[in-house]
Amino acid sequence: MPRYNPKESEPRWRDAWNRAGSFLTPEPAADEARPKYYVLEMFPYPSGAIHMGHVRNYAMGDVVARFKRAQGFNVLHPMGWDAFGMPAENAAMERGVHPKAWTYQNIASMRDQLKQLGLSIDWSREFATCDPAYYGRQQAWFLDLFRRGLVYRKEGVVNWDPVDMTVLANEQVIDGMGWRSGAAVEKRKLTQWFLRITDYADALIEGLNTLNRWPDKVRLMQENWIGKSRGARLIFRVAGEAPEGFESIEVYTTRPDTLFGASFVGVAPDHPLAERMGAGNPEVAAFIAECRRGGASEADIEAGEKKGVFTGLEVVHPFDPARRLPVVVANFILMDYGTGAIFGCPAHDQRDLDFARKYALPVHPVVLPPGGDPAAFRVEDEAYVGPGTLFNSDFLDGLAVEPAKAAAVARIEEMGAGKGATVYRLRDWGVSRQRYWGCPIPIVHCAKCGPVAVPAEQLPVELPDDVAFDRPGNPLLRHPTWRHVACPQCGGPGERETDTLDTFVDSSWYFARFTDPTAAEPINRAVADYWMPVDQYIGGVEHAVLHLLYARFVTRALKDDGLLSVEEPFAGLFTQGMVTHETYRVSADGRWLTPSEIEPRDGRLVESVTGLPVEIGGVEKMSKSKKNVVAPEEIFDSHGADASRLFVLSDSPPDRDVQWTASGLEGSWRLVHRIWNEFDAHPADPFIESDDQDADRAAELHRLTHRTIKSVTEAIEGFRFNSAIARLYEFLNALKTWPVEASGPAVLGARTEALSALARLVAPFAPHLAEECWARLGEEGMVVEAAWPVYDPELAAENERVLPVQVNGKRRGEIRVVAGASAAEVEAVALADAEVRRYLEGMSVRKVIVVQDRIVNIVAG
RNA sequence: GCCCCAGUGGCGAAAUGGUAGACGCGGCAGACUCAAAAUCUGUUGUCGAGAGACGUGUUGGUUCGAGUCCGACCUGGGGCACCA
Repeated sequence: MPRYNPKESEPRWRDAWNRAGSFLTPEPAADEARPKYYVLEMFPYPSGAIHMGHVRNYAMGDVVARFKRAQGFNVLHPMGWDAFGMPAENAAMERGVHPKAWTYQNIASMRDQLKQLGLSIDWSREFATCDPAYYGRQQAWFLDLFRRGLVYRKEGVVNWDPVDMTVLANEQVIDGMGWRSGAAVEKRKLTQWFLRITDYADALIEGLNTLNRWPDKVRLMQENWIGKSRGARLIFRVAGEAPEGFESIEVYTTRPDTLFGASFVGVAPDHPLAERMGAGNPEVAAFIAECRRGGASEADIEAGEKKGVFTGLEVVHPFDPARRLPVVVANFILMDYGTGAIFGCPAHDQRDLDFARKYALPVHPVVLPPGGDPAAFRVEDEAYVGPGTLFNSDFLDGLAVEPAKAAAVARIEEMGAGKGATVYRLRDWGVSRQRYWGCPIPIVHCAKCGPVAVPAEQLPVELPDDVAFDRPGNPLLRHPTWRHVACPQCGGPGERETDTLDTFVDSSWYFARFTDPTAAEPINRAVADYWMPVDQYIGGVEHAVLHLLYARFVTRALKDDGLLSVEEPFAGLFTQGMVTHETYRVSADGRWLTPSEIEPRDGRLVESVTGLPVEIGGVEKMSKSKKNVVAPEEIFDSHGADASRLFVLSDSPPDRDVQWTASGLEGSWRLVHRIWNEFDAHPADPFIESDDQDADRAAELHRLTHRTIKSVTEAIEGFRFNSAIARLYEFLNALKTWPVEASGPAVLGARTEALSALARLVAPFAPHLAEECWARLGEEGMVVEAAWPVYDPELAAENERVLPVQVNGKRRGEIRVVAGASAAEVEAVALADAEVRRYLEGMSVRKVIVVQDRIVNIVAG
């Protein structure tokens, strides 16, 4: 019996699919009866080589794509490259390779590797975001947004990554470090381009309610990130003589109910009032300078120390004109949240309390905890933030917190001292990057006209090729000619914007471009209307806030721009887990070793070269630094793409991390061969001579086949690929009950049916193998063209049931009944069962609970 | 600190409130082999010779019945974090 040889078989079938054009997307109009299905995996960054995480991601998407295609859907399953970004420039600086050459070379080799996986991708739609044809269209819609006021420029304090020498968005700063470089981020004042994502804050929250095929976790993370809070803006009038333009201070609060507990008003160090007061007060100026020193504030935040300085100003309490509150500048107040100013209520806010204790400000409790004694209640080291009843609060006395908030806001509005307000944590999206390898921002700066949009006929604004990377920083700024152009408006001397767009802009609309990647306009609306939204999007959870929020925003902005019809880009989202692996270090010196550098020797692990003992470390995400990576190419070479795909899908649920193990891969390798052997053993002509007339046994296999079709289909639909593969194993194990050698025509016929179904059930997971099996069975055409097997619900249901019988909740026996037997029948059988009667001896039956086709429980005592 | 999620054999894991541990890995025993590898067969939660008992992080509850639902706690993971 020849062994199945993936090395020979896999390229042959990929070639056959290619020649047949199996994965070209059908034209929508050609077959409108077929429902559309758009399946997309997050496109890769062309780093140079695919890793196991890609294998898992694209294997999952391919299961869905092949499954839906077999079910008769019109499937769009494209692939492209998220190709702009820092690593290309790093390569240029380190190795003198041009970013463009580096990127396109990487794309070429990764494309080859991905193709080895046998993905059902329509490669004719491929593009890279660094293609001028793509980023030129991006510039076009960017300018549409610019004209509509969704793009603006402002000077602001930005996150500056000193290693990458560029600005980062808030979403890209993780624990104070740049998301890519890992360097401590500094504060800098720069003029930047922003996208008005905050205009869509409410819509982006509301939209989450419609995304019922998204993980709750991701929706929650986005909701928290947008951070909607309801409260009030409130004006405090400055008492006595006020500096010009600062007659009042507007604060934002979510606790207007605690206003009677106020003991100070504070502003952020960046607040205009702080700067104004600093002008005439060296102490204030020194404090502001200290806060500005940026880096230092990191340590302060860790320590949580609340510091501030008194400005000497006082404000009038809006509800009690006789009361005066000091105005302070404090380090814990953020300029870009709310109004950059607060009123401090130490009794009911921990930060305010810490501050008040340090500067000996009064603490007035105004919310009494349930059951508290108003005379005895004190706030010591901990602010009281729980529910309760207002006291010491004039017209609010006796109200609970929520009604008190409403009453306070009503009074404030009545007085004209402010109004109810909603504030978001979300900030506008800073998209300027001081980099070369990105989409140029299509703006010309003119001394006379200001920033002017590049006219449509001059797009794309292409990156110049002749740039030098001998120094850090942005080469566009140093290019001798590129940025010097005439102002499109007045013809006078102008200068191109040298910042490029954040690469997250590139990835926030590529899914729409895939629907017609060669359209003259950015998006061919008629075609996009057919395909959008993406029905199933698959990628890592690390993009829960970044990419997925930006893409939702851009989709809405483009809809309002008339380029798209949908509000949400991704109807279904699946976040897959990572691929992990054991780590290995030399015990003596702690050096990390790759799996290929170690071997077992005398019952322990040693480094192959030196023979030094090796310790097995933690199971962690595959990474170069821990050396625990397994190269997909090597696995394709040794075990084939099908076994690799089966393994990354079979060993853990798709949303959880999967641990790569050599033995697990061997298991999938065995599965491949077991499946093939089953087909190989099946006679080409099933009508062999035999006296076997066992129609009952054939019928049994027939039913098992239908049960398997049902369970595999449901598992794929539910994204339980590990369970789907387990059902395939069960089916194979069960097939041993019907061996070819002992089968007559009836059973062989049932076997043919079983194998025909099996080939199709295997196809989404191990497509090359499935083709080989399909051909071996003598079926027509290829599996890719075959319809998904359909099960007969009646056959899929068991006709006989084995029901466990419990006595007082403990399993005491089992009975066999026909499926659907009535409670009375089942009860009679159960009570007649000898085993059960033994347990009932000396007891009287009080109650019998029968759950149809499930269980019997006899309550006795 | 706040918000989420998860704790099940030696390991990865299954289980619409209804036989806990499907399926895989590993282990053990056997077949084939001069031998090994590969392959195949059987077996494998714990205790117990057996009958049986006990078992899903801990603990309390709801229920005829709880891995699953509810309360408290413990542990691990993730997100957010001077957000007023």
